[in-house]
Amino acid sequence: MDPKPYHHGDLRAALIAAAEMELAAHGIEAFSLRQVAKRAGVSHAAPAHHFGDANGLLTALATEGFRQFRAMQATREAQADPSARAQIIAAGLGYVDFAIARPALFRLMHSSDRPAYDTPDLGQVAKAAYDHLCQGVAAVRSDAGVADIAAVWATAHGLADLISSRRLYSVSSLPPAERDAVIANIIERALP
Amino acid sequence: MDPKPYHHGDLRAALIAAAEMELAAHGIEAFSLRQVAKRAGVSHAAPAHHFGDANGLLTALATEGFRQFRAMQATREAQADPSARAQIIAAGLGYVDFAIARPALFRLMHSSDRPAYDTPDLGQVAKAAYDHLCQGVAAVRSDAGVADIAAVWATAHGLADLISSRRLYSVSSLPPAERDAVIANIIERALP
DNA sequence: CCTCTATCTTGACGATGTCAGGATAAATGG
DNA sequence: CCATTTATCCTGACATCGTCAAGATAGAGG
Repeated sequence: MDPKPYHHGDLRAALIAAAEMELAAHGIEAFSLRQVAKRAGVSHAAPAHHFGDANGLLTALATEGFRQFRAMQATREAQADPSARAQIIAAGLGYVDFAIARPALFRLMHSSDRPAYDTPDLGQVAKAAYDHLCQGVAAVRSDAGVADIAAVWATAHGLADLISSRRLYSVSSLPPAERDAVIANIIERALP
Repeated sequence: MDPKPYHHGDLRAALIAAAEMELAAHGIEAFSLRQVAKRAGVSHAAPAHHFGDANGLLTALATEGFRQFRAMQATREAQADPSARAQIIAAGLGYVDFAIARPALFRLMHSSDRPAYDTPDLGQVAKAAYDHLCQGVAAVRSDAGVADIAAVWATAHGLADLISSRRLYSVSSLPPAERDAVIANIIERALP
C-alpha cells in the first residue's frame, strides 16, 4: 500500500473533512484553499476538479453542515417528550448544541457570503431545516403567523450565535444542565 | 487647491469612510486594503501608518459602528414612551434598525474575528452597548436574572441578524410600520 | 532658515486563488 | 489482452493580496 498513490480514492470527502479542520483551526476569514490541499496531501490545484473553486468547497461543507445540524436536532427531539411544545424546545436546544459543537461551521452557514445558496444541494437542505421549524411551530399553534415563526427562529438563532461566539458568557459558562434549563426557559417565552 | 496634495488632511477619517463603502459594496470576505486605499486616493501602504494593519482599520471601523449603533438606538428611545417597557422595545427596534441600515457593518461587528475587541476603544464602546442593555432590562424587572438579559439580547440580535441578511424574508419584506409592529411584539415576549 | 518629525510613496517579498497544459491511472471497448 | 478514452491529479504561471523597508515630501518648531 503506497503512502501516496496518485489517485486518492475519496479525495472529495477528504477535502471536505480537511476544510472543516482548517475552518475550526483558523476561522473562515483565514481560510486557505492551498492549506486545505496540503492537509489532504494533494497539490494546490487538486480541489478545483471536485469543487470548481474555493467557494464550491465551502458550499459542499455548508451542505454537510446542515445535515449534521438536523441530525443534532433530531437527537434532542428523540430524547424529549413527544408533545409539540417539548419538541420545539428540543429543536431549539439542538440548534444551540450545533452552534456550540461546531462554531466555525455555524458561522460559515449563517454569516458568510461564500457558500452558494442557489445551489440545489445546499438550497434544499437549508430549506428543509426551515420547513422543519415551521412544522414544529404549527404543531404548537395551529393558527401560527409570521410573528410566531420569527419569534422562535430569532430566539434560537440569537442564542446560538451569541453563545457559540462566547459573547453571552453568563450563559455559555454555565454547566450544561443549567445552561439547557436557561435556554429552554427562553425559548418557551417565544410562544406564550 | 491642488487636486492631490501630498498630505491628505484627514486621511484617517477618509480611510474609515472608504472602508465602509468597500465593505458595503463587496462584503467583508472580499475586503481589500489596497482597494480602500485606491478609493481614498492614496497609495496602497498609506493606511499602515494610521492603523498598523488591515485589522487595525477594521477595528477602527467597528468602533465607529458601535457609536452609530448607539445613536440609532437613542433615536428610537427618544421617540418612544418613557416607560421602562417601551424603552426596552425601542432599544430592540434600534438594534434592528442599525442591522438593516448597515448590514455589512453589522456583520463586521458581530460575525468577524478581525476587529480586535481587546483594544481599549472598541472594547469600551462594545461594553457600553452591553451595559445599556442590562440597564434597560433591570429597569423593567428589578430582580432581572441571567435568563432575562439573555432573552432580550438573543431576541433582538437574532431578529437583527436574520432580517438584515434577508433570511427572515416574511418579516424583512413587510412595510416598515408593520415590520416594527411584529418586531415589537416579539421583543415583548422576551420579558413576560 | 534649518532641522526634525509626521505623513505618504515606491518597490519588494511571500502567500493566495485560479487558469492552462501536461502527467498518470483507471475504465472502457475492441 | 491491448488500445483508447476518461477521470483524476500535478506543475507552472499570473494577477492580486497584506506587509515590510527605504526613500520622498511637507509641515512644525527652534
